[in-house]
Amino acid sequence: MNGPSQALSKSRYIFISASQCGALLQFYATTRSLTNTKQLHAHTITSGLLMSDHSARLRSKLAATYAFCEGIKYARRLFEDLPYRSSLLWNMMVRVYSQKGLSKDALTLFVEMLASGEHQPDNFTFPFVLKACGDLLWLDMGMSVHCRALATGFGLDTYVQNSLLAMYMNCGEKEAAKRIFDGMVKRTAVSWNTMINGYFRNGCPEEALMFYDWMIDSGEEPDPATMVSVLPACGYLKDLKQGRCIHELMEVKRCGAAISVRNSLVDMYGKCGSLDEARMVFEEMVERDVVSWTTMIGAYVLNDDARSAMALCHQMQVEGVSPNTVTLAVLLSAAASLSALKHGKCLHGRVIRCELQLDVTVETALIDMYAKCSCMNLSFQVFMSTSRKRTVPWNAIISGYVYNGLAREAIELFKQMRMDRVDPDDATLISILPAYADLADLQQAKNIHCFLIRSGFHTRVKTTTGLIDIYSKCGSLDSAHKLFNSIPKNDNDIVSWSAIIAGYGMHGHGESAIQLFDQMVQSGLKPNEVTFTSVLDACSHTGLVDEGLRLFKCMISDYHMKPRADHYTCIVDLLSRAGRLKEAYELIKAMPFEPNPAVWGALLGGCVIHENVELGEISAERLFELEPKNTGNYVLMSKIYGAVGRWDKAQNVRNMMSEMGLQKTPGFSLIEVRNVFDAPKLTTSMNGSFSNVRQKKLTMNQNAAK
DNA sequence: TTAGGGTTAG
Repeated sequence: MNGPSQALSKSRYIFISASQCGALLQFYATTRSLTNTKQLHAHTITSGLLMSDHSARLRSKLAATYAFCEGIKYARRLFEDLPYRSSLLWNMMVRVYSQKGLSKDALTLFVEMLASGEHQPDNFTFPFVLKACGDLLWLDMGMSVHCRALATGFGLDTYVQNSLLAMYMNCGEKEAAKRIFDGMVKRTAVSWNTMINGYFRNGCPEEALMFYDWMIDSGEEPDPATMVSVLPACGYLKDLKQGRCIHELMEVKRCGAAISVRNSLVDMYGKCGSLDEARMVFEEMVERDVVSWTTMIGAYVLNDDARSAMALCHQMQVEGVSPNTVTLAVLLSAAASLSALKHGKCLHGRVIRCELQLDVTVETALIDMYAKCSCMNLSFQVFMSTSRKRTVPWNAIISGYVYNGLAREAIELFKQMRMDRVDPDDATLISILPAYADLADLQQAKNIHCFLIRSGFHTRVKTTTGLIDIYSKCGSLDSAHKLFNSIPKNDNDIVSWSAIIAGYGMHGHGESAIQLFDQMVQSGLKPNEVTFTSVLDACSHTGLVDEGLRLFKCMISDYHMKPRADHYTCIVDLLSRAGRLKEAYELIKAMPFEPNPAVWGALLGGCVIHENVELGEISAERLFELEPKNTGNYVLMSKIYGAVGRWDKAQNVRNMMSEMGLQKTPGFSLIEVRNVFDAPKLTTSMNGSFSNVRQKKLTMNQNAAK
């Protein structure tokens, strides 16, 4: 950047007085013209104006103009040399630092202001200082500024109070913000918007919507910022009804014309799964920016319509809008969710051509895409090419290893991350804890538990829930339950309940699991699909047939849920083990969607225990179609034939296997099969394999719920 | 001179 002395040669101010100079500076300040300010500054030096009697006033004006024009470096230099600094100039300097994101500098200057004793901070100073505290998440500093504002009589100023709301919300202190809000004599739309947005960002979308309703009821006029604050909460909660109401009101109040508001609307409809409405709003937009396009593309990706996403991306470029890093990250996540490696590689090529490979968003999306396509070598290669100083790429690679079932590798990387002094965050722990659960190693579980306590993460509900899962899988139910009890009652969420219920279930304590389930319902929490999987699984592990069936019915009639494949698997398993094979088969036939191999496998398992050839054949036939290469199914069917003495049929199954080119498993002869898989062992091994599959699903569902 | 707001990745 050229300084004032460089600008000298271009000087066009021949004869100019100090007052003319002041007027010009005011003009440059309003037009934010840094170059002109530098030129005029140079002129004041050469013309001797800065040596005159008015020099202090002129230097002060120059400093203010520089501050306005974002020439903060020059402003600071002049500011420091001034013999007297007006309160306005102090405020202006603090403001510029705060607004430019130089929060530490803003606070340092604020402290200097206090130390100089020249002026006391006023109703203009506090908002800038509080913004800086909020941006830095410096709660202690924010609180002492708050105290000072109260002590100096500015605590009831609307601007100061609104800034306090924002500062506390930024620092995650919802209750403190609420206390101030409750005590406000005069609330403006900004106060309401800050609360709505603050609750949403602090993980309380329901409260955000509540505040919005309260705002409307109290007669406060919503503005565009209200809309962009409340719509994400509707999208997050998939509350299409509320979203539509807001859309309607927006049209009535005419506060939805801004492009940012239209973008939020598209996003809300997309998140609520209403692609038609999202597209309608998108199509009706008079003006679209890259965010509009990216949001609409993201809506298609979210709703599993990758084809439309790609088509729209093409159209976007035809219309001359270039994708940005976020657009590419969205497209990469589409490739990841489809496991479309070829497409993902094309996108990678494009990233390189656009020279966007150094952007952390894109890097992370690439790592994730390769991991979801099961290409851990490429995923790792991209990871190694990043600077590895930020947390996010570490999270992506760790979760990639966990996703591919490589728990040990994930844990090694997690240890390396800590050695490299990269700070893990909530997402790192949510990714890594299931890896410890997979290991089911009590010593390792204790190690990670210690780490969580040392690093302060043990107070988070999600982390504790992860630990409950780990201790459960290690067979240490006592520790799991103690952890569960350590969660404050108000913070107990559906996921932590599901985890402890699953813990009891997987160790055959069905009664305790049901008891916990009832307790949970009594505490006012509504069970979700995952909770039902846990409790139904517990029933099938303990053989609680009637209870299981009761809960299954309750899920459908009382909670109006549509059972998923894993719920059917639990019930089929439950009935089949109890010998109620016909009922199990009837249930499969009544399923509203195509039964998956797990469901048929549960029936076949029951047929093995109860030596039922007829239903065994039906389920095996379906399984041979669905998973022709799964040797286990052939083994089980031949086991049934063997048990009833149908050696010829058993031989046929063996021949089928050979025709399929499947390798004979060691000992796959009927005589040997009997030895290897004698009945009790068989049941155990089946329990193991089915419960593993279910457990994985449970973990995945819980992660999705998180 | 002052306060609040949108899209993405784990």
